[in-house]
This record gives sequence, structure tokens and C-alpha cells, in this order.
Amino acid sequence: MEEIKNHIRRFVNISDKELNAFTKELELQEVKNKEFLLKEGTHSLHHYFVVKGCLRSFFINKKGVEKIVNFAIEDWWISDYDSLINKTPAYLNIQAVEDSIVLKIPQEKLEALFETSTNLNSYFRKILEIVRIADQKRVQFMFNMSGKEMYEHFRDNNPEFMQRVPQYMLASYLGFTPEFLSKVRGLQE
Amino acid sequence: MEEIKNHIRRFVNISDKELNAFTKELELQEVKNKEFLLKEGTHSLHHYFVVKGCLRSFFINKKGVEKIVNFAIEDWWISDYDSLINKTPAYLNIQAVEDSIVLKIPQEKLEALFETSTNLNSYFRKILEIVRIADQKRVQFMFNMSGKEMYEHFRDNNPEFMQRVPQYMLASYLGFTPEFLSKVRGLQE
DNA sequence: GAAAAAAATTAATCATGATTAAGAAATGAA
DNA sequence: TTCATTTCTTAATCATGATTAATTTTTTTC
Repeated sequence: MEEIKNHIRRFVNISDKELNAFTKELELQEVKNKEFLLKEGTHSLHHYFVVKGCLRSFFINKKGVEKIVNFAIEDWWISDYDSLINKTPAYLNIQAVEDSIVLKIPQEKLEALFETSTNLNSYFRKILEIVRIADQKRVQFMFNMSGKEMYEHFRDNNPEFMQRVPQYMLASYLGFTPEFLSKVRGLQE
Repeated sequence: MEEIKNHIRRFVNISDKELNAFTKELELQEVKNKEFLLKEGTHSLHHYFVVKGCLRSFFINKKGVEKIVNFAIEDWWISDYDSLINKTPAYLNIQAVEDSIVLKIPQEKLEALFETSTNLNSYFRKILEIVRIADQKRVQFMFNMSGKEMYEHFRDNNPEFMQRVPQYMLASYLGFTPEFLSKVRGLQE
């Protein structure tokens, strides 16, 4: 729990009282590798904060292939925002990629906290700003780079992360097939 | 100015006093078609809210081709978030696609307002939530649809908007060449 | 309303990355 | 320590959409 408190303190100047009002609503959950926190079509209720481990969100495309939308590792959030905000059935699945520990908070509790805490509002605004910038960059990469370049860029910028997920998941996240990723890796740079 | 006040009121329950503190910092600017509000490499200072007209943000890729990242029409915001938040030189250009009227607010003024107004924090958090969902869907479309399908989907969901921008800009936004878009339009569905 | 500029179309060729189909290597379970 | 499952690789063929180049259509400007 100190984990997330410190994380929030890095973004906003927040009193212990406000922080405790928040952490009081959090629930710790352990998830085994391959276990699901959310399945598509069901009602999504929680935001998940990764204390330890690694999660992924993905959907199944028309051809039945898994497409990874996001990863989350330590000190990051993952959820199906569309489902949480618009109260629609989840389009995404959220699944553990390693044995993990998460803190979860129900969307409704969070909304209630936003009514009373400027700092929490501010914290989540700042998280969303970062997410916005990351999403923007991702589109830019997709518009600007070949598959080979995307792979090399990802590898060079996330060397530690490369060790944590199977290659075929990275291929899915980058938007291509495992066969193609394998080919790209085999080529000289 | 009533325009943006009403827009904000649709998202948060905000007092006139708080609203006025915000609108006091806004500056009205008219932009002719093709005029720039931001050029890449320069220092980005403002968020822009479109009162009337249409803007686009784009970058120039390695091959010298314009890649449109976002459009903004009436009642929507546009900016280079990365540049504003991280104080880096702009990577994006922001340009009018029609004669337009915008309201602009400097990032620093906005940051100051966030310190005092929960409701403004909340409003921008909600805007970012919507942006997050839109960004997410865009990635999903890119992962799930052929060029032809992306065009048809966009056309069916934004019939009015189709009239407002040249086809080659839409092609750029969707991630392909004007030649390909033209081909796709020529095909039977 | 003529000339110029901007936007859209067409068609041929080309390249990136998908698909298919084996098989090899690594990991995990009994 | 063997069997089974998961992951990764290789190679051939195929499809989507890029590139190039020319032409037509539309819009703007004088």
C-alpha cells in the first residue's frame, strides 16, 4: 500500500488523510499467470494498479486473433476505460502475463472520491495526460516506422521489458504476426 | 465565450465565479484557412478550443509526407500535449483547415487554475478520459480493419465531417495514401 | 472567364508484412 | 527425464496498400 501512496505523492502534494480516504477503497488481489481480471462482454467494474508483475489488455479480432492493446507493469494502471466510463460491456480482456499483485478500485468509488478530493482529481488528470502522450506517440510510430523499425525502437527503449513477455505478445502489441517478428529479428540491422 | 462555458457545464457542476476565473485567461483568436497556430520545433504554449471551424495537427514523416494525427472541430480541444506537459519543442504542427475561431489558454495559466479549482481539474480529467477512449478505439480500428473498412467506418460515422476536409487529409488521418483512398472509393462495397 | 493551383483519379509496378505449413527449441508438468 | 505444451523459426506464396507517373476534375485567383 505504501507503493501506491508513494506513486501518488510523486505527482501531487497530498495529505495523508486524503491518501488514506483513497487507499481505504483499494482492495489487494493476487493474480496467477494467465488468470483473467476482466473478460470481454462482461461488466467492467475496476481500475487495476499493478504493485508487482505484469498484465495485458487485449481483444480478439474478427479473424479470432488476439490483439494486445496495452501492457501494464509495476506502478501503472490498466483498465477498459470505455467500459468503465460508458458502462458498456467490456470490449477488452485483462489478463496476467506473470504472477502478479494488483490493487483494484471500483469506478463508482473513484467517482465519489473525485467529488471530494482535488488532489485525486489532479493525480488522475496527470496520469491521463501521460497516457495521452503515450497513445499519441504510438500512433505516430505506427505512421512513421516500418515493422522492423518499430521492433528495434521498442527493443532499444524497453530492454528490461523484453525479457518479461513472450515474443509473440510483443508482436501482437506492435501490430504484426509472430512470424514476421521472428523474421525481423533474424535480419542484420 | 458562452460557447465554452456551456461546454464545461455539460461536464461539471461549476459556479459562475469559477468559470469566470477560467474564461478570464482565455484569448480569442481568428485563424484563416491554412494559417498555423503551432509549427514543429517551436515552443508550444497554448491549448486551443475550437469555437468555430476546423483545425488539424500533423507531423512530417521521414519521407517528407504530412501525417495527420488529429482533427478538431467545434467544441473540441487541440494541442501538442507532449510539448505542453514536458516543455519540449513541438513535434506537431497545428493548422486551420477552414477559417476558424479559437480560444486559447496558456499551459501555465491552466496549471495555476488547477491549483484552485476542483471543477476545472475534473473537467479536464473528463476530457482526457474521452480522449483516452477515442485513442484506444483508433488503435483498435488500426489493428482490426483493412483500409477499405476503416474508410467505410469513418464515412458512416462522420458523414457531416466528410464534407469539411479534402479527401487527401482524410487519407492521411486514416494512415494511407490519397491514391489508395481514391481506389477504395471507386470499389463496389 | 482564363489561367493557375489544388485536389482527385487511374493504372502499372513494387514492397511490406500476412498466411500457410512444417519443424525445431524451449519450458513445464508428471 | 520423459512427454506434452508452448514458443520460436524458416520458407514459400499471397494480398494489401505504397510508389510512380500521367491525366482529369475542381477550386481559386486575377
